[in-house]
Amino acid sequence: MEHYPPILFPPQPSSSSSSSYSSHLITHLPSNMLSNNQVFGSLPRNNSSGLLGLREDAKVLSLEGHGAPQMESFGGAENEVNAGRKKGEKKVRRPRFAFQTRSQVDILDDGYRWRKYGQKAVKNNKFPRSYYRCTHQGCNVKKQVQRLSKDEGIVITTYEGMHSHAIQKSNDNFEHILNQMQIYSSFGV
DNA sequence: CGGGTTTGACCTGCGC
DNA sequence: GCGCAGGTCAAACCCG
Repeated sequence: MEHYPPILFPPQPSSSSSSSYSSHLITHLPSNMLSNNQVFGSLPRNNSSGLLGLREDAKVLSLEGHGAPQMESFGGAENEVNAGRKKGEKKVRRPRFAFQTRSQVDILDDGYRWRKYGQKAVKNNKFPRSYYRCTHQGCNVKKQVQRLSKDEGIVITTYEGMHSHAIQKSNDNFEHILNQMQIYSSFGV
């Protein structure tokens, strides 16, 4: 892996995501992401634009090699969370983060335990998107996993929310991933 | 038997 | 208002 040319997420021809791409790169990945994961709450907020038709800011960095993720920051990506929503209650929005990985497997072993709660076909993509929730009690972190139809080797993993607990199993793999991201992030800024 | 997955139905937001 | 697409629910199912 000599260099990792940053690439933009390919704009989808879908009509719903024709907005401009304004985005931020994460300039550093706190190592405490492995332990207390406060990083998910510390992103800058910005306007949002489309990523694969989602309401998210996205700039994608590309890393070659299996398991090597691209960090993708959703600058102000605030998605809607309607947990226990009541009529008239304000929607809570939380930042989302996506990793683009070139991998044969969809699921990155990030050390947390996830339970799949849904799968949906996505427009303009022949691969379905899978929805996962952290199984830890009281932790409602979610993630979405989707493979690019344009490049079957690329998997987008979108994290949503902050883990409120420690990692539940060995995170060697994810630590490796994070290390790569830290290296890589120095390119972005 | 407990925990995770599958999958169709349902809900909601958004664009036309 | 309607239809579409994304997101979630939950019952049935599967597996260790």
